[in-house]
Amino acid sequence: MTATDDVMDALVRTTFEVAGVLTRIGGEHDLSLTQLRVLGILRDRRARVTELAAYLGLDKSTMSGLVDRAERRGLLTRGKNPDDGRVVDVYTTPAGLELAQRVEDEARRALTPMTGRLDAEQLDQLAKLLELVLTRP
Amino acid sequence: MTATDDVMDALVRTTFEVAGVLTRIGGEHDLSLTQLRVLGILRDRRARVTELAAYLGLDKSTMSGLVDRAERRGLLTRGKNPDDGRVVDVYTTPAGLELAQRVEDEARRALTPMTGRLDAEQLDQLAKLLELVLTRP
DNA sequence: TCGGCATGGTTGGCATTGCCAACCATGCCG
DNA sequence: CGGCATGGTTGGCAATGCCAACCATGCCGA
Repeated sequence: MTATDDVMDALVRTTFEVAGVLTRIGGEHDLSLTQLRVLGILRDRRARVTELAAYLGLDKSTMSGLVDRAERRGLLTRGKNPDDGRVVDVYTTPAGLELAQRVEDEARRALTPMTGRLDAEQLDQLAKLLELVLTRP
Repeated sequence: MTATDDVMDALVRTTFEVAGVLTRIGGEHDLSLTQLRVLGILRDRRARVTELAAYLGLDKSTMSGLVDRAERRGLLTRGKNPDDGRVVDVYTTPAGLELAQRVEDEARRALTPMTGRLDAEQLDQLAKLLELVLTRP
């Protein structure tokens, strides 16, 4: 078992742990992990359907359905793009934004036990190391 | 933005990144993330249906269905527990074990780009920090 | 000993997620 | 203007996941 293997195991276990927390918190607001991500992306900016699908690695038809249901729930809105008539822009409603904010707050609180046992220096270290891990080649 | 917030953001992004890789690798073998986890658990030991469900945070009926399909595919087998007639033990078949091993190998290879830019000391550091994160209170 | 409760699984019904193929509308360009 | 490319939607399908209802087994206590 190499050091790399150890890290990968820890990464995978952490992944399931964090995903579990997010799934639980999302579920309490009837949001799947994917809906959570969509809402998170649209918190800052609007995006077109295909863009969202590509970003999450999903088929565009899947994203169309996700937007459908979120729109029916009043969380998102579809809008025509003035520059290109084929494009459908998606953006959050105030209700969607508010829900995204609340879920994010709860998620941070729910994740606190995981980071809680790290001191300031360890937090910095971990953030830096994860940034390295996330850096695309 | 506090140091804790930074770490949480990095953790969440890492989670989606790793989950994406695992989903892709699993998908290449027609395995969902959940099936992957079940197979992973049963790599070492056998387990009862409810135990698996509890471990993954799923309803027992969901697990029953998962086992159904995996059994139909020849990856798992159900067995009666000699000590308790109500219990159904689940364990892998040789084919399931072999598939689990192959997927694990591929997953390690696919995750290499993420850990690749860390030197030996950083790998150790990251492993230790993630272990801290994973430690249950 | 037996009647009731608890535990472990399965089943059926439902909504969601996700894929693919087919399709429509718009835009681009020779 | 006639194709081709691009962006979305639709319909059909399988898998995931929940809940409620159910069956079988085990465990007691009266």
